[in-house]
Amino acid sequence: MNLKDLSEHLGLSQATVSRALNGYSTVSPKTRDKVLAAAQQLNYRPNTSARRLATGKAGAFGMVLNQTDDLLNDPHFVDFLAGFTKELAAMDLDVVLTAADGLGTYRRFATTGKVDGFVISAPKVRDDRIQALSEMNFPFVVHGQTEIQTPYAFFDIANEDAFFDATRLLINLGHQRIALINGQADTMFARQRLTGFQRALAQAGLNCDPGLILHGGMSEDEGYRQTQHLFTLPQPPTAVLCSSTLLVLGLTRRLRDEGLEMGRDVSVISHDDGLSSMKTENFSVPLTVTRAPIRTAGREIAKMLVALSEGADVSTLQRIVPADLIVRASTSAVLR
Amino acid sequence: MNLKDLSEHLGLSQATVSRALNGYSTVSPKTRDKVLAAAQQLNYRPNTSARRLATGKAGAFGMVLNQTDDLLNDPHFVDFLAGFTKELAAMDLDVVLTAADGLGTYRRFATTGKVDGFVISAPKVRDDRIQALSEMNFPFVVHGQTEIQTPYAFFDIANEDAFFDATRLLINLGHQRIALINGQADTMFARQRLTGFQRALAQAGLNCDPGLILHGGMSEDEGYRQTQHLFTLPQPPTAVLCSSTLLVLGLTRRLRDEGLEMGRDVSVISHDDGLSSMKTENFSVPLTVTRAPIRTAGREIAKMLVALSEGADVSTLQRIVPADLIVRASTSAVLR
DNA sequence: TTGTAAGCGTTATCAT
DNA sequence: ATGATAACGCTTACAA
Repeated sequence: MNLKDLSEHLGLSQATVSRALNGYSTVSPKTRDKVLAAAQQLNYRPNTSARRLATGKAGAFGMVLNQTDDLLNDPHFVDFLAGFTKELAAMDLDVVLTAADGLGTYRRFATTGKVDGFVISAPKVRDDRIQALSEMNFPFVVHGQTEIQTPYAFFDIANEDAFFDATRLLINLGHQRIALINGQADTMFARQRLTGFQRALAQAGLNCDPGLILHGGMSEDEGYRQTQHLFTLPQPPTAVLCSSTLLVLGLTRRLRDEGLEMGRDVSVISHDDGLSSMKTENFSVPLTVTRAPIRTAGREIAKMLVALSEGADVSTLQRIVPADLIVRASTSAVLR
Repeated sequence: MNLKDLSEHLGLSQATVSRALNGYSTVSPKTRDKVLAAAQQLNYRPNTSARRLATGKAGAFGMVLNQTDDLLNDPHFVDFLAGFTKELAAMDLDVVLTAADGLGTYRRFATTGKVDGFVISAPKVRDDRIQALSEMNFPFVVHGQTEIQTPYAFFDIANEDAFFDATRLLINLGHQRIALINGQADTMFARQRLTGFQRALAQAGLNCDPGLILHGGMSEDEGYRQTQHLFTLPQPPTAVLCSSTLLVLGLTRRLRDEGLEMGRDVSVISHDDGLSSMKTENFSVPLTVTRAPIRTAGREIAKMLVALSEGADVSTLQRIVPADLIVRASTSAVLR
């Protein structure tokens, strides 16, 4: 059942039927109702490829999963995707996923018209995808920011402020040796958080021990290893800042092996993306966190992408939202 | 730059250029090289929608994320997707994602030609998606199985055997009160695992206490709650079987609160999907598991879907792979 | 308000 | 081995 069949069945032209179906005002209410009813009854669905070919729009947004970074290994991704996909599905738009390791895939997807835009996840400090897409003049919105100066659409959380505030809280509790277990050093969010951390130390006149700053992957394992390392130092920290609740899982395990109690012997603050499978308020020692739900990011970025593909100006599509600092039991005054 | 431009540039017909590009044998080597070179140099890419319209194939496979089940909340999903997407990307096929809550989305996607097939995840015991898609005669492969009798393509792990073996191991270690913390009761894998569990108990002549069989979501929280419940029973279990390592996370936390040591006071076995963000061999007490990497499932299902859409017979596309029982430190002889 | 007809960019069928 | 030309199913000027 295609448009031709339907229009013949109705004794109308394809044009009229098409207009009726797409809600054009120039079609009489009477025939529109007739068309809609027939379409419904005969279970007519317009062919997607044909429509795309005619309109020049893909009706889909892309996400390319980089094999080399750990986006694909990251449970956070599921939560992002949940927000992103739901929002687009509500507008009858799809998300298309592919795996790749270079810029080629972006180019191919853009030039073959498979998608109307991309979301760029986990950007590096200087991310070549942004340069490439900008040059191609292809719509994209970045989840995060970079140090690149060309204007682009982005949605980011105030990472620097969040970690500034968190560090300041620890300092106010009397902590002087604070460790930071951060993400990979070349990712922008890790850079931002480090900056916030250092700014707070500097402001308090505290010296920043480079040995207490750790970069790496954000997994349970890694959290365990990093914590083990920190507490074999001659002067271990009295507080730890984590970039991920996944790291906290491993940290918790290691602290227990060390016989240390979180929230008493060691204060801990983590960033919390609000993962649905890991609720920090229910941890045995409820966790003090900087919180910003990643699902929201997915939703907002979907909206921005739609706006962008409809011609909105990039300068109106740059958002930074704050993270909440939620104080719970894992932070306390330093023991003396 | 489209086919017309390219063919004019070359002084050839569109037909010849198209044939050359698609590797048809009927085109002379000389012109084929010329065409390929020009395409490369002028950076020509065929338009996806046009190609799809002409061929009638979508070049993509779909996955619809059900809002009501917890697929979208499940970190396992990321690992599945990693295998699935990578395998398809290697064949230049895409995966398109959408969110929905009913059968309507499947129907719409199938009839509008957005995808060439679906993967059905987390099937229920009697899953209406399978009925619907079968009736539509639309390609799909199920990740798991159901009790539905109509033939369909599926990839599953030997859940029943795995939990039979695991239970048998515990029984051989002298355990008589064994608890099962399972997934939702209406999912097929939970049903299969329960059957394996009960079969092993029956075979050993042990009575099966219904109070030790728990169904629910598979999260850290839930694991904590369920474990708490089990150890407030008048006669708590001496061993616990878990359907997910996520549950074990919460179980571990609760056992610690109870002052019980895993692998000594309580034996634990879990199914392990081989999540990249959670390595059971590195747990503080390395975990005894039934192991079957979910990533492999993603890869295999991708291949099956391609075969299916190319006309392979459903009866040749039904695979059940075993899970390994890997014994580590979390299981030991029962204390007396 | 409706119809005619020209695209959209491919692939596929038939000739040559 | 190559070229015309007709699909593919829809949207959208342009006419009426």
